[in-house]
This record gives sequence, C-alpha cells and structure tokens, in this order.
Amino acid sequence: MIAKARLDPRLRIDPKRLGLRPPGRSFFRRPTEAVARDLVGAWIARRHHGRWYGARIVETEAYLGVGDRAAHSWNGRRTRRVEPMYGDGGHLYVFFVYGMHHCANVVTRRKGDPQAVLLRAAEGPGGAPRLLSGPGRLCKALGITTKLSGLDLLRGGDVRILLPRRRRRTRLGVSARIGVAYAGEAAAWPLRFFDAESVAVPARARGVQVVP
DNA sequence: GCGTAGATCGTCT
DNA sequence: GACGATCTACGCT
Repeated sequence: MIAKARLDPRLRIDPKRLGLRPPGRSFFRRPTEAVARDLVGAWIARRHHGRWYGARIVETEAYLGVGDRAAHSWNGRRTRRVEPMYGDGGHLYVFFVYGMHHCANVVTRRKGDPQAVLLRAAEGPGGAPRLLSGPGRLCKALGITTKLSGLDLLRGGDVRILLPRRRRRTRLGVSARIGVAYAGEAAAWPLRFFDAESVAVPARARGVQVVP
C-alpha cells in the first residue's frame, strides 16, 4: 500500500493568528518586478486534508514575458504548459524540470500578458531552514505539482498568497537570476529578489547588491 | 568551502 | 533527440 502524502507538521500555520490576509487582484496585476519584491516577506499557504500549512517567502525571481528570453513565454511562446502564464494576475503557474522538480510561479499583469514571479525559497514557521530552500524543495515541501497549474489564487482554492498585516523589516537583496545563462542579455537583468537576512536563502546570494 | 557529475522525464524542435 | 527557471552526493581543498 502506498503511504498517504503528508506535509511536514513544522509547516502548520494558523493564518488568522499570524495576521495574514489575501491581497486583491490588483496586487498581482502590477508590474512584475514590484510584485516580485513585495512577495519577499509574503506567505504562501497550502490547505492539505483540511489543514493549513505555510511559509514566509524569502526569495523570488521576475520573468517579464514575451521580451524576456529567460521566460517560458519568450517571443510569445504559447503551449499547453505555459498557458497559465497568459491568464490574469493572481493565477498559479507550475512547471516540471530536470525530470524531478516542480517550480511554482505567481502570474502577474493581466490576461494575455504572460509574466510571472518564480517562488525560489521560503522559511517555515517552525525551523528547518533547508526545507523550502530552492524552488524544487519549496514545491516538494508544500505538495505543489503541475496538477495545480492554472489555479486561481484568489478564488478560495488550496493554495493562496497572504500578506502579513505588519511587514517585517528586512534587507532586500537583488541579483541576476539563477540558472538562465542561456538567455543572452536577459541573463544579467537584476530580477532576483531575496531577504538578505534569511537563513533559507542559499549561499550563492552572498556578495550581491543589497538595497537598503 | 568549491566543483563536478548524475539522476530522470516532460516539453518542444 | 536535446535539454532544462534543480538537487544531491561525492571528491578535493
């Protein structure tokens, strides 16, 4: 018999107790870089068997759509996989890479403008700094797979983005995106954002520009 | 701490 | 048929 998938109990949260609330659609329709910055410090929440799990996002990357060679939607590429990126801001786009990892993205802008923010790392409420450190691990820890791609994060589904009522003060780091060397000039664009004080942000973050 | 190799398969050419 | 918005293990320093 196959064991039932289980999420790590250290990720259990009570969104109300944490003072978390969902942003409106307009939050996600803003310019992608702004959304990417503001998602650092936001929470991703996941409902699993009726219980809420979640983590504080500490690393993101912006993908700017048709003009961004690093984006799956570059040059207007539109396939079944990428289709969710063409949806309205506030949808989830999940893809599968390297034969074993999933990556979660939050779609930005409006319907027809395929931009998104990749969630690269998060910090759980109960320690375990490496549990969600990296896009693949983040998805694994929260049970996010391509089955959830296209989900509307604002329509009461099992995955939501929540903002803290009081934003924690953190140093925001900025750098080029990871793993997009093939993207020509776009590879150097400073579209990666991270909480420079987070233990969940990988070592390669060191030595890059930090915005006060 | 750093560099490299191997895993493994959906997606697109 | 090639390769990827990654991760881990392992060897070396």
